[in-house]
Amino acid sequence: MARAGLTAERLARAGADLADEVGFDQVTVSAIARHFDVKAASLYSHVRNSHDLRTRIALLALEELADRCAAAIAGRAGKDALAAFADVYRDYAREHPGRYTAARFPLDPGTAAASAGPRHAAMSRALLRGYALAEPEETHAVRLLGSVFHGYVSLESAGGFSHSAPDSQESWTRIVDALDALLRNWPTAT
Amino acid sequence: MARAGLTAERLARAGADLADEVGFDQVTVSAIARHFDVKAASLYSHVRNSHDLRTRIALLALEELADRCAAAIAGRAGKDALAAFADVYRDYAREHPGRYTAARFPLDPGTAAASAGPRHAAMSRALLRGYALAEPEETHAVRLLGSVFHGYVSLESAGGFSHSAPDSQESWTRIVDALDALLRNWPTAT
DNA sequence: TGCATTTGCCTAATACATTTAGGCAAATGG
DNA sequence: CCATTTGCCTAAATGTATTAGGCAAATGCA
Repeated sequence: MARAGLTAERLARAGADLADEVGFDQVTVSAIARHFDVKAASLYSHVRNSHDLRTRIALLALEELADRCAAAIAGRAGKDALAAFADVYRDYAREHPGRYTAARFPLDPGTAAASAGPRHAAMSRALLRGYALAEPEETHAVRLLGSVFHGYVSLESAGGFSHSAPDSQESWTRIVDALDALLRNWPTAT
Repeated sequence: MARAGLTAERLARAGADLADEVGFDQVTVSAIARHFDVKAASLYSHVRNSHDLRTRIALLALEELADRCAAAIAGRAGKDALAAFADVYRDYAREHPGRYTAARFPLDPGTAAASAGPRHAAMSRALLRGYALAEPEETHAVRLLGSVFHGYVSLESAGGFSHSAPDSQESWTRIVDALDALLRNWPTAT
């Protein structure tokens, strides 16, 4: 019998594509096995179990997203960089909803530390250099940006802002404006 | 044989409790059947299927959260109201992580319209009355607040802000400060 | 080239979740 | 007090996750 040429990476990539098509939680060991026209049990030579497979998809998505972020902020500063960074998140989630969901799959601390997560944090800080906030305020701002981007994108993809005026794009633009204004005028601690 | 006295509501409540204990996606028809010491098939007289059960848990959580929000903003205005509202979200997610996850379960449009979702939106607008934003800016601000609260709480519960200084409570306080400042000083559209 | 080892996918089997169909007994109500 | 409804049951089909053990293809080394 011919071999299918499975590897953990190919499984994760196929899983990521499948997630974008049918949703991350429909990504099942059996579904991926079907995709490769192989028995489900065969996947267990390459991934430990279902959780391991999902983790690999999550890591893949985090890397992709970090790469896009890096490309977006290169050569930009201030509001330009902020807007580009924000758009990366939103566009990625719209183009790849399954991958974006995967990127939020809970990782255990060790795996998280070895993931592209820290790169994301570093890029947020790089972005904020243009606004010159002193610690600990910069950390608060990092957390705020992460919250807004993640929160907006996740509410939007859950359909929260469809079917109501004004359209989502307009809110997104104004929210980025508002964040820029806030960062330039960060309130002092009481 | 004695009857267990199942109803859709009791199943949903048990499911919500189970979600808080073991996570929303471990809430399964079988697990709830075990809890009532009943066969899984018996639940199908009360809920249509697994998806229906989850939907009912989601609706329950949305109601609870809306009730807490209503209590929090009653008799408060401005930053006081903003902080109280924000704390409701965060505290609910911390006390009831499974219910909070359930509250984000994707509802089909009809179900969403009949849920406590619209109450949440109305309360956000009530909250913003103290800041006197004209439309469409008020809508943008509603979406911003939803994004920040949801995003922060979901990143926090995924462990995003643990194991790093400053602690999460401090960021939360400062972010609420910052949002208040932003709303009082909302930038004009370009 | 030829053989030994490793590797990759297989079959078989178990366990558990979901869901449908059909049955019997308990509750309800005229 | 009987008829009907309702509630939970058993049985069975389907699908997923996972482990164990086997055979054949690929690989590596003499």
